[in-house]
Amino acid sequence: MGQMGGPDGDGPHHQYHYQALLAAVQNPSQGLHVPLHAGAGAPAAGPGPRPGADADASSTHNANATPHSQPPRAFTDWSASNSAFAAQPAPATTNTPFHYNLSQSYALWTHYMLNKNVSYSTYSTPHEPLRHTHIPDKYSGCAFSLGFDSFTTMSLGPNICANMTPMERSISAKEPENSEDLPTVVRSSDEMDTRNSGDVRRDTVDTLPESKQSHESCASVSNKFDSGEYQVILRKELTKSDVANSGRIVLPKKDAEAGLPPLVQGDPLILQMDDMVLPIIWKFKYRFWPNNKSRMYILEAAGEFVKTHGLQAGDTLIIYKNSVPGKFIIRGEKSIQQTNL
DNA sequence: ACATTCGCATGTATA
DNA sequence: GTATACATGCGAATG
Repeated sequence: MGQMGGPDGDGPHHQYHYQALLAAVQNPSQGLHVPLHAGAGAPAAGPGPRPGADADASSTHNANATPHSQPPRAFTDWSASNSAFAAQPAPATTNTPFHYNLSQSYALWTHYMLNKNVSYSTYSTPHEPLRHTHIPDKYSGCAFSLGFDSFTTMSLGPNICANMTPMERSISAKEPENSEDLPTVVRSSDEMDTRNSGDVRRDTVDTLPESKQSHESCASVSNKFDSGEYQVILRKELTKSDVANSGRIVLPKKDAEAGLPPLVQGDPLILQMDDMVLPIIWKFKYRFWPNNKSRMYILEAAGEFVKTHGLQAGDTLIIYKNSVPGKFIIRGEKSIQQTNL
């Protein structure tokens, strides 16, 4: 149930989006010039995703992403924030602690991300277990599958958090020190009947007065932001097979075991990860295969992520974890060669 | 019948 | 030489 010019099916759209974002990253001073507080339902003022326009036209898109039905938002800021990341050399491996000093634009992005996270930090009781051995793409990360559409619409409204003060505190991204935080993970065997729960949650949220929603969201944002630390838990230079059409990305065993939730063979986890750049919540299936005496850790249903970001062999996949709410954030980093094109 | 997905096997690089 | 991690290919299963 894609609702934006999403990562599936309308290649030109998301290619364009990506290129626009990329351009903003390379020229943050020009940016995309999308007003941060554009009015609800206003047409997109730039080449960003067109949630409103695509909400109807591409309802069948976006097999494993969760784009948001929402007014245009400040991709300029996100792109610039991405630039802030890119401007600093990342460590070659996750074994090297590092910290990012982020610009205000990143703070704006984080406001968004954390605000968004408020909505789905709690789950309703599953109505019925979803078979995990094979999750059809139509359920993988669909916006409606977890009812995110309603939440994100709520939390991303242009008036939401209008009273937020600019974030000046720098946010650090560092190596994990422990893995005790429970990220947004749905053990697939416990996953709810997403079609039903979506309706339930939409009702729950939509009945809240907007002002109250805004207030609560802002409060949560403030609290989360005060302790916002982003840990790089995994970096992977993508290979040809990773970016092939298999939709699978082999994860480094050490990082996967250290930073991602523990797995039991035959019991994959559904990992939900916010896209660092795009307004998408990706939903991956995380599992491992026995391999000789070892294991191979796999991130499945990653094809759309790869496509959306135009990732190629040599690019880097980075997974962050917000240590406080335990949320995952995923980013595809283009290699320098490509970003300088 | 075909395309896609899944699970595993095998080859290669590295420690 | 051995063990491990990972890249990739392939056949079976599935839709």
